[in-house]
Amino acid sequence: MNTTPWLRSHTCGELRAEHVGQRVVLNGWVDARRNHGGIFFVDLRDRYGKTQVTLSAEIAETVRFSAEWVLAVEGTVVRREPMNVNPDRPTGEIDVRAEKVTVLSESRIPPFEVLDQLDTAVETRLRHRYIDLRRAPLQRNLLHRSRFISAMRRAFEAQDFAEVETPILTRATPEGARDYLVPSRVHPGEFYALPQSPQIFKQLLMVAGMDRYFQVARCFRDEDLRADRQPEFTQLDMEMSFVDEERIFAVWEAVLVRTFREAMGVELTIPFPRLTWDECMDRYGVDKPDTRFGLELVDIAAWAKTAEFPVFQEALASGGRTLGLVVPGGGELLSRKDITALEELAKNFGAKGLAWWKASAEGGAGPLARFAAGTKAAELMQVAGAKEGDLLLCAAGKASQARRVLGELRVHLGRKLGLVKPGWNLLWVTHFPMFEYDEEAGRWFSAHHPFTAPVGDLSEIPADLGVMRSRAYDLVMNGWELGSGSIRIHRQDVQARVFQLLGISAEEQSAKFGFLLEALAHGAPPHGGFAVGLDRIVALTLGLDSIRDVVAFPKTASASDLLCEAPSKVAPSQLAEVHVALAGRALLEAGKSDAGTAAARPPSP
RNA sequence: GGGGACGUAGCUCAAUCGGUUAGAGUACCGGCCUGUCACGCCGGGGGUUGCGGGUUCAAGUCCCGUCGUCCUCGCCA
Repeated sequence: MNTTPWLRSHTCGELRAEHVGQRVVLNGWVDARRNHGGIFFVDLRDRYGKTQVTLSAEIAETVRFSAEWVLAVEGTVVRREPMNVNPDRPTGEIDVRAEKVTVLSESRIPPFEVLDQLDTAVETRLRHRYIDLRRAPLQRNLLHRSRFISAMRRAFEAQDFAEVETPILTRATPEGARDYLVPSRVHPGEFYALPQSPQIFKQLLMVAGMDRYFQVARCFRDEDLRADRQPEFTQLDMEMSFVDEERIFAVWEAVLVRTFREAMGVELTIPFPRLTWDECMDRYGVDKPDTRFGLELVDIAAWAKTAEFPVFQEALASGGRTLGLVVPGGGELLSRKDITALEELAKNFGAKGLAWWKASAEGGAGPLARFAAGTKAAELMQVAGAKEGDLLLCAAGKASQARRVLGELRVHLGRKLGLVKPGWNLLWVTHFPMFEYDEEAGRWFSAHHPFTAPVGDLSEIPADLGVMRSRAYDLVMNGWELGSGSIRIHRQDVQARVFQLLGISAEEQSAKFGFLLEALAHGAPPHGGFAVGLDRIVALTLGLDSIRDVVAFPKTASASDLLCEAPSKVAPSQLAEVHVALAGRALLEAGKSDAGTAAARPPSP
């Protein structure tokens, strides 16, 4: 027996011709209304779809409702006349002829319309996110995300991985991103930090013999945001013992094949290509190449070393590189204005300028033309692999700089010229540099993190730490970094040596990482792991540029939550409880708002 | 932290060189209409031009500051 008479018998997405004649109850939101006097149409919407409800004039008189009100409609499924069928909707062959309409909930006039195509400002949409999320595209995004994560869980479980939760309140990390801090009430003057990732805990789980761990883990980093970065984000994190790189790649390839198949019906080809970091940088200029198109970088040093172009000569003399990018047919395809825009783009990425040449045996055109006269023209075309009419873009300078500029131009041109072929191009980038030099700090830092194992043993340390390679790897898809990981250091002596190379003293080591070093001294298995940015992979597989569209309640570029207005000021008593006092700008702001409250208060009698 | 764009009705936008009562579409409300499906037609209500200050006879428009949103460089082991 149905004791609640208005409860739905079907959803708004499931009624078909086969249901004709049945008495049904639908629950949902009022979408569009069309009043024709003698007959009244309402589209009733829920997560599953929209169904057209018809109200006779008599029934319509018994009830009043407006956009986004929540209704229960009791009625009969009727077949539409052939001429009235709406082929654009799954429910378009039927109507529900209402016999009784109950208002379950009223609604204010909505701040914006619930339309699939909407051009309302992000700010307004975030402020009323619960309305925005009613829209079919966002519901589709969240459902896709749910299916995606669910398939990944099944894939890990099928390979004996155990899901383990790790703390959200943890210890501040000395290196890496800025931490979000949480003051302790019980320990005056001390703070927890929110985890940037479960890195250390998952290594401890390996020492603990968990063998295969995974987790859908929330991570927090207090850094400036972008369309593809939120202050809190989700990783599919994993770690496993007694492995090398290939074992880990094999696990992830199996996981991703299954996930793409179950969540998207896409068959991925495995194994994914492997590319060392050095080869990747040589060919694409970036460590996350979009391999859906060619346009690879070329080295033009063979030409430049005898060309009388001072900029190139200097670059080569000081150990730098002279690199080029050949745009096939670019001499025709790209206007002078386009090239000016490319020059601007190059400057944006730190280039002093952009040398270019419209390739021609006759000498061509552009800033490089006067250095490519006579036999030097044919020579340059040969060295760069350019044909008559191609456009050659060149950058010279430090390897990192020249690569970056051309790498960014490559991606820009690939899109602009429509060279990007549709598809899911996944690849592993391996052998990252072990260390990076920070000019400002004047010291070496770990390129990945300080627990990453080096390639080879540490019996010989090169004079230039920059040439050392690590067992870190990234997974890249269509020009996005999906995730990263590494084989870890599992020997205490190796870990201590790496800390030493980083200039971290023995005292500092034990103060900051003592517990990890101690764990490594208690029988740590060789282990390694990987983590994928879930927000990114979900956004990417939906063809979206912004991860905001796959996060239910995202924050703005200034890390504000416009819906609940976080962060917010708290009462002085609450601050006192956690032993925190405001200082600097925060104190001034608080003073201003106090003064404001005092002024607004009525004068005391 | 730096650079750029934007902020006018609930929403999306317009408003000439600084000049009369700040307009349109849509949403909302009322009326008409029995087959629409973003229905149509007629009518109506709706404004602190983000906020504060300045210049001017006069500011949505010009200047300064500030707040917010978006993009971007730095940053994000």
